[in-house]
Amino acid sequence: MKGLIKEKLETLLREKYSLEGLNYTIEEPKDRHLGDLATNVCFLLSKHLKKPPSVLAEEMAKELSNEDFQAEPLRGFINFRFSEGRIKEGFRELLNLASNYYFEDIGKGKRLQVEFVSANPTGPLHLGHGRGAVVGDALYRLLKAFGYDVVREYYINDAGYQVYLFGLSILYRVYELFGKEDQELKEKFEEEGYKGNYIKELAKDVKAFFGEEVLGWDREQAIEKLGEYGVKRMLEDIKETLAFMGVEFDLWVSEKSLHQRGLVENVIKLLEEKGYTYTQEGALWFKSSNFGDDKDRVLVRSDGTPTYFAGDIAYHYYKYERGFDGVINLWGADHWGYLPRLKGALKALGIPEDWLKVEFVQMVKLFSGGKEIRMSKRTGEFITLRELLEEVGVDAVRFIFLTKRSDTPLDFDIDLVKQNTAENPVFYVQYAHARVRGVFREVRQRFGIDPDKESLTEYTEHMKDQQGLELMKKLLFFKDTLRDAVLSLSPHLIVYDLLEIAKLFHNYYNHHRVMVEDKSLMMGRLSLLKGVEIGLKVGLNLIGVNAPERM
RNA sequence: GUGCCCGUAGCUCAGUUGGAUAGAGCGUGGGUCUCCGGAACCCAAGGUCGGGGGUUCAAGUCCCCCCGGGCACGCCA
Repeated sequence: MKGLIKEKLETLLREKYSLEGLNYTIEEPKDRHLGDLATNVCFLLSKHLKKPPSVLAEEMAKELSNEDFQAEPLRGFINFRFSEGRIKEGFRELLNLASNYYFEDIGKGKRLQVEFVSANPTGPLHLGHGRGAVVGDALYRLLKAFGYDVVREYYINDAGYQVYLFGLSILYRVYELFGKEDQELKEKFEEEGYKGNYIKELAKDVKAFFGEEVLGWDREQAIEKLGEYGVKRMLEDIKETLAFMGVEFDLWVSEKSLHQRGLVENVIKLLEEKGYTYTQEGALWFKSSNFGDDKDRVLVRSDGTPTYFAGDIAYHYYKYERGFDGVINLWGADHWGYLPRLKGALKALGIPEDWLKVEFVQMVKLFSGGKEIRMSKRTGEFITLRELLEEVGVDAVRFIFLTKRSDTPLDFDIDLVKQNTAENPVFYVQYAHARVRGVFREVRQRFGIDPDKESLTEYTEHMKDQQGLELMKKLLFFKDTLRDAVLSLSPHLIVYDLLEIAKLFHNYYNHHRVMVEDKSLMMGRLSLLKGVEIGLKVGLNLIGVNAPERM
């Protein structure tokens, strides 16, 4: 709908004022009584033409109005109001195309990769990962719907010191179970080990599976073995939890495998050849400070092992080689300081600046009994994502994680969501969908009809209610919102429109009976409801929440 | 200490290429039902947009300072 006005406005600007590329806005006015859409173009124009905005608005509005919309000047703004005819024409298009009405080919087959979650396989997923999973999945669905060719990827950090510590922690708990003392191990564990209860669970399984055999292993060998075992187990757990919440990945890339395939070595060699490295104190450094980072970073430690950073450069270089047109990474906000060095490395390798986009997902703070529940892998107690999902339901968790921009922290009061499940906004939207479906069920039962889109389109004209027209408009505008959501990679915008559509619908429903004597009017109202159904379903599908037939 | 992010109604949050009288949900108070799903609807109260200065025709939005909260500053990942 915005496009309609923009087109007309551009033509006028070009022909009458010979101006192009002006950075004006077309958006819904704060006060809905003023019109459906409004533009501030006259304020910007007045600088160029040295005429007051109000005068410009007057003269432009006269030329803009047509059969599709009325343009009215007011204090320098131009307000637009769509004609009933135009709204209904748009609405018939919506009914005809169904969900396809909302999707357009913005991506044109561009190949994108979205990397998200990528939680370390040394512990279960926590809420922050869940938020990343929900946002990443919604982003994937959104991009895919708009014509991008998208691959979802999970990078498994199954290498390095953390895996060693993980194995060590398991071994410590296993020894504990057998009553075996190892002072050195104990000290190391207390200093750096993972203290979570899940380690104890793993240790029990190890005891049951390997038995006394473990005690016979050399300590270092045991740590390595148990680290591997633990990673495998945690990965299974992570996959299961993600599957439980309906999040899938196309590819799981193991950091370890990058090392084994020599990709890390290759990329280090590449940087060396370009002269962006040097050796100091036995370690190999990358000159990241030449590329916008505040200091240089180690690629290969003095003991000869490559760092996580080196592996990550290789991973991204490998992504680039695979031919992606762009890559979107979702990172926890605690990785903010890591971005300059990775960007720097990619720049050094000649990869275009805007190829990698990083979206930050801020942490989720969990509250219970008015107190924050701390989540830490190192210090022990925390609520896992799985527990939360089982407690409040997948749909509610997904919805709530998307009610806020992902790059700002989110407070999640578990008591509130648990107690007031029925008050949760997700049910409000789902209820609207179920209600619409209920009406169609009832119509079939009472009148034995199941109207197809041809007859509904035909009767759209008979829907005369003012509130219904507002609802139609909102459903058409939803298309503009989805477009904005894709272009700004902001899936949370969808949620707010869903709530508004649901609200307008519930309002309409409470004031207008559908099954009335006048069969034309009934069909007209059913056509409106069909549009609501389509819009809600599209939105809910995009955020991965069920659109239930009944509740 | 340095850098970055955040501070909007009692609570959780929208509003971010600067636009009109700052919005929603929850909570609170009042009301709506002979009726297709009351998990609903309507109305109301509730705001120095952390504070101060500046830029602008126009600032929640941009700039500076201050206050408060968070995160990052490893040869961890």
